Amino acid sequence: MYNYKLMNKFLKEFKDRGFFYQCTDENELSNLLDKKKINAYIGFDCTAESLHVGSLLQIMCLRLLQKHGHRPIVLLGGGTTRIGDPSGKDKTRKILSEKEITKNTKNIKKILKKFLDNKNKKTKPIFVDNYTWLKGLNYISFLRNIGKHFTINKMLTFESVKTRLDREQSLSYMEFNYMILQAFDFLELNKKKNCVLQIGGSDQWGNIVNGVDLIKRHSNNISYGLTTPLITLANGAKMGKTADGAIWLDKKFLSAYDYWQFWRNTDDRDVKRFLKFFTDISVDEINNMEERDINKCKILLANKTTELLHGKEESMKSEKIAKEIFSENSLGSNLPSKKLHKSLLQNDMNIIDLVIFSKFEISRSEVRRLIKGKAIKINNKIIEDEKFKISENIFVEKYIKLSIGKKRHIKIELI
RNA sequence: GGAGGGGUUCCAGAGCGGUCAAAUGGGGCGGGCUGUAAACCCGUUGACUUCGGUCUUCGAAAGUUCGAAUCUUUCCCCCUCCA
Repeated sequence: MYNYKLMNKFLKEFKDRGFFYQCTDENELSNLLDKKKINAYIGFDCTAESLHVGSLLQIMCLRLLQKHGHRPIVLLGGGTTRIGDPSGKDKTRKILSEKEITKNTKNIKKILKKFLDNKNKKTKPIFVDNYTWLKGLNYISFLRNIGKHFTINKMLTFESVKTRLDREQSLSYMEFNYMILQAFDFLELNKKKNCVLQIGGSDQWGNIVNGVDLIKRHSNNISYGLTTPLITLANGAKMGKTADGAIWLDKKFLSAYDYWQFWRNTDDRDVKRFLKFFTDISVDEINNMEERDINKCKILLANKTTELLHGKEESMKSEKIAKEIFSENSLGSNLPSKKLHKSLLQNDMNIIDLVIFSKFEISRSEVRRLIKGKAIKINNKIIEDEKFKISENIFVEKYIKLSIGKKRHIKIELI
């Protein structure tokens, strides 16, 4: 590698922030980026209705491109999702219906838009859905023009294919074609949108290299691939997967407050790394942060990440709620609330019923256990009797705060 | 094609006629300590319960038995080795 200091600014920040894993030709890419502003793409799978934090690093890459004056192309995999990427999977995924995919594609686009700058004309993102060009492919001409550039010999050596075959797990011909289609996507974007760089997670390396090769063979153009590392937590777990479910980037699935809390609870050892990954704070500033301010750093991380996704207002509100709950121990006026109709009290509602009422995905046995473990509180008072009756006089100004453990609280409003 | 091993509660994995709602570990949840962290300690982890119990679970179905996760039969699915 030539002098690190002379490296292209985008690439340098990409590295400094820890985004870098592999590149097809680092030096040449650096030179190219110095000479001109480019179009680069990242593809997103549309297998779920929302993205989760697992995709966040990719999203931050798009933002970084914009910051350095390059134009991101967001490829929504409406077409390829119909096939299913075998990378990193040991089983064929269930095939989604057309309707689901269309819905997913729309929603994911909406989420991505929140993160990207739409105002600057020069870096305004281009959204494309590969279904638009994949759906009309003519099989014979595709085989003649594209298929001839791929050898089965080589395809069989790809990690995604190899693992399947090694384990004698079936890999359908449909899935086998996934990599060709992704390569074709890159070729298509190279031709139509002048896209010369594809970024993706490290598990996409094989697919990306295929695209670079195809472009070279088919059009004799040079293009580049760049991958990001797989992020693991300090405790070894994969990022964004909790037993409770994924950390979704959609209010519908995860509230702004819960999203904020997710970041607030980051492991000490991950804080600086995550600040670099998931905020726009400069690397120097992050490196200079004091260890003893770790909690301030976590709040900063939570604020900045929540702001990027849900906006400043939601982020501030989340911080306020957290303060009420954890510092002031107040009745939490900003907590999410649920309305309880007076008539329900008439039927001898007890504490178990109330917990079920406010959080329906819990069983009565579970509530009983929680009561035994001193985990249920009303207005900060532990309820130890599972037959505790809910009567109107425990409501303060028509409100009570119901707490399950130290972290889950809800406001119940009597109407 | 031949030989063998296995499918158990969220996961891994024990149990191999009654004492099994099922060891142990991981994870989760709750409590303690603390900093809403980590580590550590304790409790808990099928559902319902008038706290006496009751009901449903060990790949699927049928059967043997007073009684089955455990035995038999059929079926489905995985894995390993040899060709």
